[in-house]
Amino acid sequence: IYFELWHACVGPLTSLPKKGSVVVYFPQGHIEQVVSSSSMPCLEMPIFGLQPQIFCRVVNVQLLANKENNEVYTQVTLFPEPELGERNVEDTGHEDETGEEEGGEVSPRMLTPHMFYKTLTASDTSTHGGFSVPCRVAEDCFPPLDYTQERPSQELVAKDLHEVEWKFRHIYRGQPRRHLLTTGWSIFVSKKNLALGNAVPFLRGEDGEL
Amino acid sequence: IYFELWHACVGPLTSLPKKGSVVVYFPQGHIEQVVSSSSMPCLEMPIFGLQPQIFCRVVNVQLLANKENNEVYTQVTLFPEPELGERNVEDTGHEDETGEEEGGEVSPRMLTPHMFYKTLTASDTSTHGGFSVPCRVAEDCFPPLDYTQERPSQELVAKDLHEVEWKFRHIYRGQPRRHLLTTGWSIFVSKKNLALGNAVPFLRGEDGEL
DNA sequence: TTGTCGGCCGATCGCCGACAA
DNA sequence: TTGTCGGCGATCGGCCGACAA
Repeated sequence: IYFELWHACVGPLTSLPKKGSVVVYFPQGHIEQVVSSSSMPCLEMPIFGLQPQIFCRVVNVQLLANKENNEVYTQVTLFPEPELGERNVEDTGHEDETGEEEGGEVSPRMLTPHMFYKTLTASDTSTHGGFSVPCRVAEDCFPPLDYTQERPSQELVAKDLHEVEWKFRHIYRGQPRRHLLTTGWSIFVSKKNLALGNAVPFLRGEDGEL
Repeated sequence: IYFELWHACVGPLTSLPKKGSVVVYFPQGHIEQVVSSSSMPCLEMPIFGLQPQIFCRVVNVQLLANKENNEVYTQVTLFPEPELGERNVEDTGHEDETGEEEGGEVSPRMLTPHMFYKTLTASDTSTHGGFSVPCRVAEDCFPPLDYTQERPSQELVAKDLHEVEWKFRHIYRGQPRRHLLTTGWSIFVSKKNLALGNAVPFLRGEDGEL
């Protein structure tokens, strides 16, 4: 489920090169980023005598997340194979896949059938109440409730990108009836620094894991 | 007052080279730090064909503080003057002063007469109450209270390293009498993420600024 | 001198339907 | 279907002196 959750967090527009595929690596763009984010004042940017474009084999792709601010990112390990540069390929940008091989790109869309986003409302992020669960989320992602009861409820346990568990009370109540997350939601909002307009993905694995 | 406050935050063991003094710069140690903190995986560390030791003139020394986590640090600007390397000097480590010149080192001790630390107790950091002010802090750093009153109090305004103002209610009450910071203290604790055991410096400038 | 506690009061949290968009 | 609101208890924050270390 981690793979799908990672893609849910980066959003549907991001695609990644597959392990084993061939990409073009642009060292100058990479060095520019490192120098600008580094505290080291480099008046002249080092080039190391490198080619502006380097054909590489993707040795490894790791999907990672910042422990502190939950930013998602990738670590792509490349191995240079200059002999691949003989063929003419499309210029697709820094660390992007060349499209040279069939199936070189990973499409997360079709792998996430039980995933929905909700953009948080003022009521969702306020301390005054809980979270209004869109019915598609409740029906497709949450375990079914016992609707014979007056106000059916259950405890949900969900894992975030760091495998940390969060508990929520899921209840179906009100007039008209609606799904809500109550106890546990507000501490989740504050710990994750969620604000009005943020999008939160909900995702169920094949084994029912949230 | 900023200079003294910065030194109060780094602690009494830190000393800095003076602007205009001569230091020995060790590029390899610096590069090691930059590479290890950078996200760029460098299998071989670049040396740039530099000497292992470079004699430099200190062009500028800036005392800075991280806006987010309040970590204090220094930006030292060096200008290489290799001809100074002819003389034999003591090896004092990365970016450290050589001791070559009289007065090349800045000693903050004698410049901070009205400064005291307090290590925070459980009561200080708890939400249950305020902050117990050591009497030396109240007498040496705070403006005097009107002790003819039953429970004398005043509002204190103090500035942190970012020139941000914090307001505290300072009161002298209880049996036996003691100085306390009440209103304003708990939000300071939470915003600064203060915890049991952290040390907080209090400092009064010559003009009475806190 | 000062760290911790019980007492106490007010502010906020947080759960609940009632509406209405 | 679901966003916001008024209502109301329960919990917590935060000021006070009493004690004792």
